[in-house]
Amino acid sequence: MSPHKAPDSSRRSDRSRRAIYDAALALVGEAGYARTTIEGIAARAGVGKQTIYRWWPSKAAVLMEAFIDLGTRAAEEAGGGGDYAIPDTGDLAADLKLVLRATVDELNDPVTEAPTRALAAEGIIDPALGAQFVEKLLDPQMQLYVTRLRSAQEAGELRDDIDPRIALELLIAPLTHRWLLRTLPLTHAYADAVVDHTLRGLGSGPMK
Amino acid sequence: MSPHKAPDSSRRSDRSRRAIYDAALALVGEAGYARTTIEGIAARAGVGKQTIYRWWPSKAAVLMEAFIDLGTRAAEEAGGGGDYAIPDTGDLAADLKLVLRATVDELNDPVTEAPTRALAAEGIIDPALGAQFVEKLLDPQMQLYVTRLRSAQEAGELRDDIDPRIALELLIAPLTHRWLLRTLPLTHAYADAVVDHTLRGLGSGPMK
Amino acid sequence: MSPHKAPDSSRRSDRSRRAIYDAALALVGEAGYARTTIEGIAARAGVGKQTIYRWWPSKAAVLMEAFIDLGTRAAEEAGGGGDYAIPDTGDLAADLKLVLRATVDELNDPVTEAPTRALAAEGIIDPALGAQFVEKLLDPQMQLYVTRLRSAQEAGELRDDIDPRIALELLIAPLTHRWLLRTLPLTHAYADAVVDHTLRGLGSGPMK
Amino acid sequence: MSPHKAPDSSRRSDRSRRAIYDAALALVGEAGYARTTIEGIAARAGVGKQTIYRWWPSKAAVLMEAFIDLGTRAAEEAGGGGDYAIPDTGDLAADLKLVLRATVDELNDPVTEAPTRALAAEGIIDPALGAQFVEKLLDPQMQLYVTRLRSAQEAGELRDDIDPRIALELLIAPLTHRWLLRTLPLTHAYADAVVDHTLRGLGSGPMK
DNA sequence: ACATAATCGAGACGGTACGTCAGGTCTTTTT
DNA sequence: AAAAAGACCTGACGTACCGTCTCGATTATGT
Repeated sequence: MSPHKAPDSSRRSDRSRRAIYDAALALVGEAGYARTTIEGIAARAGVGKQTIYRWWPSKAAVLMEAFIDLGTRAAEEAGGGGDYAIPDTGDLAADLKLVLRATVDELNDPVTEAPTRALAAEGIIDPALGAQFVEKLLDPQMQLYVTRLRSAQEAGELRDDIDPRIALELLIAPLTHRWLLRTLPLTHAYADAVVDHTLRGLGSGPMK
Repeated sequence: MSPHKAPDSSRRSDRSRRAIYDAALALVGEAGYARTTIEGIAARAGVGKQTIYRWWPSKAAVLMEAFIDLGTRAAEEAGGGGDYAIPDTGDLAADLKLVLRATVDELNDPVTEAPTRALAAEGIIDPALGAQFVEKLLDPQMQLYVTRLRSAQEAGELRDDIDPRIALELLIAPLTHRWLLRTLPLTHAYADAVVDHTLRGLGSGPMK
Repeated sequence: MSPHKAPDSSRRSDRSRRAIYDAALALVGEAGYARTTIEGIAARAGVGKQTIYRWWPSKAAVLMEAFIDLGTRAAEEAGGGGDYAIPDTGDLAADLKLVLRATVDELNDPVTEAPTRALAAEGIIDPALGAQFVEKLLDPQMQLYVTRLRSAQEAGELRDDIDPRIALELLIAPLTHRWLLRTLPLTHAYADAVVDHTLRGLGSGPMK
Repeated sequence: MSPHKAPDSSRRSDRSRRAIYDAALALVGEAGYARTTIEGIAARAGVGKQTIYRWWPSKAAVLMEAFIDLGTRAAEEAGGGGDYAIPDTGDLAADLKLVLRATVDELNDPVTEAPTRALAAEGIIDPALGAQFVEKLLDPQMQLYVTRLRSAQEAGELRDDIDPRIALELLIAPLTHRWLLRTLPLTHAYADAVVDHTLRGLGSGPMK
């Protein structure tokens, strides 16, 4: 049925795959996503164009994989197989501030900024890519929050009548909002303010 | 200062400008931003390519202006000079729910979705364009919120120790977050939940 | 040495080359040289523009090659490997009239006129192209004359103290002069007159 | 009937006409004919494009007029209204050599070469322009030859049975041939050789 | 160990769009 | 009324990449 023979991935050249990842990330960092071309990646990686077209459907897909691979390798280097989790010291506000500050630092990291923005932008337009972006890069992080928030609910630190996934959005969304729209600088102070205000509530009067 | 001598805008053809706006919006709606080309816009508008290059620096800039113009014209038609403002019934929660629901509807409007996403995506990558996007399209809306929130502070509905601009972000960011990332459906119920949780606070215990 | 890396001519598509020749000659014949464009040739040949730019430096170069190829193919078809030569009947005047009349017919041929004029004109302005024009299209013909004239010198039909190349110019130049400048019609009678006058001399008295 | 209003030439600006001539000649000299544009001429002359389009049908026509004007002005400066004529010393060969050498020098003059070649080339392709070229620039010169040759016939220096116009072509064509085709250098020696050989004849035997 | 088949590097190919240049027409303002 | 200025539509320029395709020249098993 399919006109395309599926390539045999067991024969795939690892050298080429790696070289393509490196070239893609380097070019996006140097020239920006728009000025990065498949032809350029191939040339830089010392690879035939077809080798890229054989394994990826689009420039965005290449960059996505390269970026995920980057994260995976970084994780392997740092923690030798360790899991990440949000600390649970019993003080929810303090724990959240810690991770949100880390998120702020990550978003402000000039090295990862270009590819992250490129992928986010592409994902906004292309739903399939966006889903992949969320699934591969965002969800794992999100899950950590959900876990911590659920434990907070059990400890009575967090209202029972709230879906942890919504709570999580209320905390994270303001940060991504500032980062994406560049309305105001994204600082640790802002992260702290978000945690405080969100937990405490904006309303002044007593609300049940 | 500029290497290019600025064209004389007093001689500019209004017919062409309008036709370019229309063509740009139509094409983005029909084929998507990526498949919309300057050449295509020119052809559809019955205009020379140079007329586009003379007045705009990029495809995104054309679309941006077209979109702003669309909003302006729509506003002129609807309210004959009327100002928009968030209602102030004395019930802050209800008022906010009203406008956030309207925002939800606007974001879900299939007509404006394609160009809005395109501009947002482009703005994420290009800071200059992003600034324009924020300034021309977002800020006016934002200002309405700030006004209403400040009045709420005066009325004792809102804590005094909070910057209205931050409050505004806590309310709006979750909506744009869902819209951009398509994590979960963007509904009126969600808008209501955001208002309730944000005003009331996530924390269960008493906080100073 | 060259800033452009030379393409690999062993991978060159013969189908495209032929199609380009045909399209170029057809368009020059139909619309004239000035109205013939590279874009038009590519479209007519069903070929990408880049395929032309890859192998030729200019429109004139394309036409030149197409024209040379035309001659080559015509020659191959006609005489299956035969050499052309000016006949040597012993009567120099008669032999020259024969070939000059043939030249007249060739110049008057409406099929080849447009491209020939175009190439001549281009060669007048561009020395490199002119050299190619002379070398590829004129010199072979000229050489035939030189051979015949030298044999005439040996046979005592032609003065010894004259360079055959100059003699050749005296015979041919008047024809090309009329053809290029269109001063007066180019006829067999004129060819005959040129031969007679040139051989006999214009002077009436005896000259040393 | 005519859709174009004929412009009123009595109101024509002489300043502009002159400036256009100067600009055209300068640009052709500096950049070559192909790289000279109407827009460029207008800009250099400080003139609106329409002023050129109003009075000339083509770039070639502008250059032609400019060139003719150049010749006219040069002539007026040099000989204050004097006629040019080929000297008639009684020695036809010597007289012809004199003028042919002058022609050689003129053709070799680097200042006039670019425009002359440009006009010649254009005239080869465009019959109307070619006719003008011949009529305005060549014929006057030619007429001088015809006069001198006719006088030579009367003096018995030149055969009676030859049309002076043909004789003229036999003398001049070899020079233009070399100049146009750049086959061999165009020298005084060549001019002399042409005169000698043409008058004396190429044939070695006695011909009636 | 070797045949054999897929992958690889390279890059020519038919295309599309780019951003620029100039052509020739038209309109506005100045002289 | 002609001229300077220059915006406009048109169309070609030469370039950059697209995604497909064909080439040898390596691999990398599976007999």
